[in-house]
Amino acid sequence: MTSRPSPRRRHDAEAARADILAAALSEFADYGYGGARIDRIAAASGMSKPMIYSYFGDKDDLYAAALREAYVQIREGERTLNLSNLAPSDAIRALVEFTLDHFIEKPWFVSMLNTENLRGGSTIRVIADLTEIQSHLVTEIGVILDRGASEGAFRQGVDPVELYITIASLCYFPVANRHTLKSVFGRDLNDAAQLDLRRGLITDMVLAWLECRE
Amino acid sequence: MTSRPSPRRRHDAEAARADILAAALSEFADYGYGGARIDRIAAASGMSKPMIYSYFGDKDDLYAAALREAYVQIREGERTLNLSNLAPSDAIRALVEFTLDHFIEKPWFVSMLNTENLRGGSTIRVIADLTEIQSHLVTEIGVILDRGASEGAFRQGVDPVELYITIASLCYFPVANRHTLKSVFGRDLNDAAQLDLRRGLITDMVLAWLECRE
Amino acid sequence: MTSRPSPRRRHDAEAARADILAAALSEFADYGYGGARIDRIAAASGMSKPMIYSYFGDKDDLYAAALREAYVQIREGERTLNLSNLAPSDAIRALVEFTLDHFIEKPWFVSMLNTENLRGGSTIRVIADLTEIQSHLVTEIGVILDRGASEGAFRQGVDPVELYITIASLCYFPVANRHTLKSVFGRDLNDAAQLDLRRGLITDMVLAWLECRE
Amino acid sequence: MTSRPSPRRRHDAEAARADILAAALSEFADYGYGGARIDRIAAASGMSKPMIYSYFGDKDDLYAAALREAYVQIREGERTLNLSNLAPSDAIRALVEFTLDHFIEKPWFVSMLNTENLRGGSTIRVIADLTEIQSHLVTEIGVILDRGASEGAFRQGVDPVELYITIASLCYFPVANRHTLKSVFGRDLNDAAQLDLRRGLITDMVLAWLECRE
DNA sequence: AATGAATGAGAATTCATTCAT
DNA sequence: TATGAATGAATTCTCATTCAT
Repeated sequence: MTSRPSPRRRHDAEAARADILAAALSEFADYGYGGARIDRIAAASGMSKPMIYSYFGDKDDLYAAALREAYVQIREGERTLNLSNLAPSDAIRALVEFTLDHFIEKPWFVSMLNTENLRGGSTIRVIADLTEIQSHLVTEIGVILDRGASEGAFRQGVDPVELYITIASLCYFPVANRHTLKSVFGRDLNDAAQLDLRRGLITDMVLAWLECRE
Repeated sequence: MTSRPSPRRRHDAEAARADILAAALSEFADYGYGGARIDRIAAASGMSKPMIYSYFGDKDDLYAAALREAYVQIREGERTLNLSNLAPSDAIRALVEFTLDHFIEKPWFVSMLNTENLRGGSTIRVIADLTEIQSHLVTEIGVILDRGASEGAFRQGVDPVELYITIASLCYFPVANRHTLKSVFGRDLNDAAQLDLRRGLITDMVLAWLECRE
Repeated sequence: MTSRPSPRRRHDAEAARADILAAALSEFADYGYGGARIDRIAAASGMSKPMIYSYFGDKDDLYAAALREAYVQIREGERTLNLSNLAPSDAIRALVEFTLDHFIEKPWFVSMLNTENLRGGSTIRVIADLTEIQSHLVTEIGVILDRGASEGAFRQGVDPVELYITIASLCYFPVANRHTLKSVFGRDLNDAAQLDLRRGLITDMVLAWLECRE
Repeated sequence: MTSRPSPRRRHDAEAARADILAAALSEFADYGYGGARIDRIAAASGMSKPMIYSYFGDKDDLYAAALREAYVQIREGERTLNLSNLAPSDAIRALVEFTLDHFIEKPWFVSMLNTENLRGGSTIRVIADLTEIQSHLVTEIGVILDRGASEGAFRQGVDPVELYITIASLCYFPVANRHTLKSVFGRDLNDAAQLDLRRGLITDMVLAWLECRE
């Protein structure tokens, strides 16, 4: 009997971890923590359940890894924007558009925030290095605001964190609540026209707020 | 030992329903759908599990009732604002402040939105009378916008639904994500000063956007 | 406030018992002992559950009463046949036809036998007076057999109980198993032609067996 | 203390299925569908409840498998009779005796028929391949009848299905109703003499009916 | 006497987690 | 290392039965 090549060999450990993580992210995002099933993660990632436990620990640990991954992805995306190379208002526009688009295209980020806050943030408090992941973003926004202020485009004294929270607020709600908004108000972000409208509205609003003080 | 009042007759049917609903709202908000436990709802409401089933049907039905209740509460709050009696910008200010405060003080509303959207909105689609519950609010905002426009305070052509979504966006995010925001950016809406800051920021931003077009 | 006449007054105790018994018979026959629901019996009989308990005792007692009622009904039917007035072979024919028709028209008898035997006969052992209910039937069949034998129509020495069991066997199976017979062999006693066929077959067979010994 | 053999590996999958099926057949036969307990099936088969669910699905599915198994067993028994090798009347005699003995020795077949018909035959309608399981039997009986007719032993034109229903009728009733028969008429098939009597009676009756038409 | 309201004791079913190989 | 097989510990939901009025 010839030993058939183990299908697991296809993966080195790193790839296996990545597959599991992707499946877990999607599962937790789709079903929430309580609704997520290890079985489905195993099936989706092509790994056996014991492998998942051996790579990540228990369900909580896997969830923590997935949450961290969601943050890593969005911060990586923000980094590739190279905001520092743009004119201040273009940078802001780019950040707004990236944020909205990322929320829409990678819906697991929004869902994971949803889930984690439902759980009272008990997990994120424990992911030690997250603040570090963020700091680059805050710094970069700070630089843009300073530059904008010194060029006279923006008003003085805007806090980068407050600005980011504001942008995130405007982008997050229509995505996070797209199902209820559709049912209750009939608005649907899947409709391209409505999405464009909202994108424009948000950008205008943020820029107006940054500038609008003569 | 005083004979404790019989747990059965303590409730008339209406009060029993209300107690169960309150407990369910809190439970679903705290744990999400999957994490909610009928046992805990029974304990918190002082009813036995079978009574809950007899009053509301199964877990899904109870969840639907709780979700509906969350909407009813916020719409009732909005109604008592009597926005129509206020000057347009005061009305907007009042609506913003009410919205933010309601989100903070009745955190189950935000959590229920969270939960329902995690579930893909399958329940809200089925709550037949919700649109009706909303329509009053939209109408009232429309009246204010019209009045503001005709008085020259606001610009023309603002869609009441878009305005409401914008306000809700700005109020929702910092509350819904208060745990992650605290961990990631160190911002904490429980801190009264930060709350005031945000309340001011949101009001300014909304009014600026309504007015700011010379 | 005028006291409306209690709807229960409609029933004197005897009628109430009868209503409950009829509903119980139908329920146990339709669902078996384990599947029967006191709730449904209450609804079908128009009585409250506590009334049922007060009239009959617990589920077991009610079941025993229903089982007894099923036997009483069939024995009453047999009595009204007045077999003694008929010629022997006519009497047998009448008994066969009555038995088959009763099984078909009062399906609860067959179902109750089914159910009771599934339960190991634990209840019928306890219904004290049943043998008495039967004895009339056996005696009457004995008389017919004797008369038939002395007239030369039947052979000697047929045991009335064995004859009754034989007739019941032939009538019972196609009714008791009508659902499986339909699925497995495509035979359906609801079809009048097939019913007539079987009725004729059974009568022929029984009479042939009683006579056929030259 | 000797290390007991691990309960898990005791079974290979095939044996585990068989053990569960045997336990389920016995449980459903003894208690009916509603009275059957998964707990008891688990205990009797030496498997844990979750294993049962994993092998068979839910209670309905397990019941369907048990019902099917009951049919498979009796048809297998009939096949090993090799009726085709026997003289026509010997073949009929063998079929009658096998049927009665099978009903007595494998009481779950009768009970399962009982149960399934109580349930309205909803399950058997769904067991797709059952008709196929039967067809061999009907064909074989048809061959015997034809042979018997051409040899002059039997009369012409007997429908094999009707014959089988007749035989089954005569064998089924005394077994299916053994508890009520014992209580009501004092007849007990466990008594060997009474069993022999009945066996003889049934065989005589069937053969008389097949032949008796000069 | 009559019943709406209440529940204890279970039933089926699920799922994170761990063996045994 | 890798996994098919196994299960303890819940969890939802039900139902015969009994109060309290």
